[in-house]
Amino acid sequence: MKMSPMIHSFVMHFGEMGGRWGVNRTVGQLYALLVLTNKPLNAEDFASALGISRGNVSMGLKELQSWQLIKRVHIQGDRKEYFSAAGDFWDMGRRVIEERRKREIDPTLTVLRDLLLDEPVNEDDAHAQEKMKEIHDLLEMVTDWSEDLQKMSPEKVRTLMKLGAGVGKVLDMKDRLLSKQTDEK
Amino acid sequence: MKMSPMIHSFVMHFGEMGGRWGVNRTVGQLYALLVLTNKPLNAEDFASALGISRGNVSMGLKELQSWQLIKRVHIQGDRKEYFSAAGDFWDMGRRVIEERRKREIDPTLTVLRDLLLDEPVNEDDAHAQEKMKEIHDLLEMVTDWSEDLQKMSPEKVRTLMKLGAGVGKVLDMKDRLLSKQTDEK
DNA sequence: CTTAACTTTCAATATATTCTGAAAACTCAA
DNA sequence: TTGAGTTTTCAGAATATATTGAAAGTTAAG
Repeated sequence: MKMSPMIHSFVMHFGEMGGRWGVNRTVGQLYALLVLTNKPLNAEDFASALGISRGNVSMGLKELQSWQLIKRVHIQGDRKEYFSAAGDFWDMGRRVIEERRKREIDPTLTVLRDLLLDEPVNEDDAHAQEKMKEIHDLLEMVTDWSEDLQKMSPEKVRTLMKLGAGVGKVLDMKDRLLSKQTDEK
Repeated sequence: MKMSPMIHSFVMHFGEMGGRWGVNRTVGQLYALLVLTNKPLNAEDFASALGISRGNVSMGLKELQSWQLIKRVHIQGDRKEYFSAAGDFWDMGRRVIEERRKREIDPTLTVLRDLLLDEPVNEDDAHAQEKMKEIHDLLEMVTDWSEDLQKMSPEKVRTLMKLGAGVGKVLDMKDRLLSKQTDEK
């Protein structure tokens, strides 16, 4: 399989970005190619389009499945396994945020909770513990919030994002309107 | 300089996490140590506490400065350069989010904008371009939103986060209250 | 200006990650 | 049950990233 120049450009770019998003280049390329392609692809398609080894494709697809970003598809009369993208980009965003939270925040929260239970042995330790408490509270707030967002419907989140900084005004307005109502009673 | 066991634990952990947050272990350790310590530290303090080379400390501090997470401090009668943490964790969170956006999203947006201007050469390309448009719009929305959040005061953001999924209810309420007001006119 | 104290740079080295390819394992039709 | 087609695994090779340490650069006191 050969990629058109346009597809090639994006796939290569997405591969490079993969590294920054916590997956390796191959995983990024595999996902990009799959998303841009209109039909399911098999391992051989990936290997030939990307010019990488069969083994590497297998590892990459395995990882994408662990992220629940792709799904297996079976095609009539073909023994090969095919894959296609699971869900839309909204889903992808959610998965990535959730997965990164697990990898980047949760372990730190665990360590912090432990250390906060220890007795400080001197003033320096006491100061360090105060700081740790601050970090802990911030991370916990972000975690809770991120869980809340995951629960919200895409439309709600979209509305919220579109509103942007305007959400501050809405919060103010809510307070004003509510207190007015209360006054009237 | 020697770290207490409590501080040691956290510094080592934060170093490991550094890798996942887009900086190397040393940078993570330097920052953690500085944050937990009540006073400014010099390069020698870092090197001895963390058991790493002087050159490595220099590189790490340079990177932390580029992230604007630490600041230089001069101490009377001492020629050494000292460093202390710049801002609180709230600031740190903002910086990290902004920096990551620059590294992880902006380059992709640029590539996508370019490719969307190209003429698709066939149907497959046309399909690929549609998908790219979807990705582009999503990333752009996230970027705009993140800029909005950066502009909001920490208290507002805190309120917003604490509200969590409840923000959906507030948005509904706003609509109800507003339409009521309009009715009354 | 000179020198000592300190910082930064960078080539060489060490470490960590990714990729290949051949072998093992699996799967299904005959 | 066999064996051809396919996927998975994993040791070794290739590549990329991080770290050291010595040399060059910088700064300020004398």
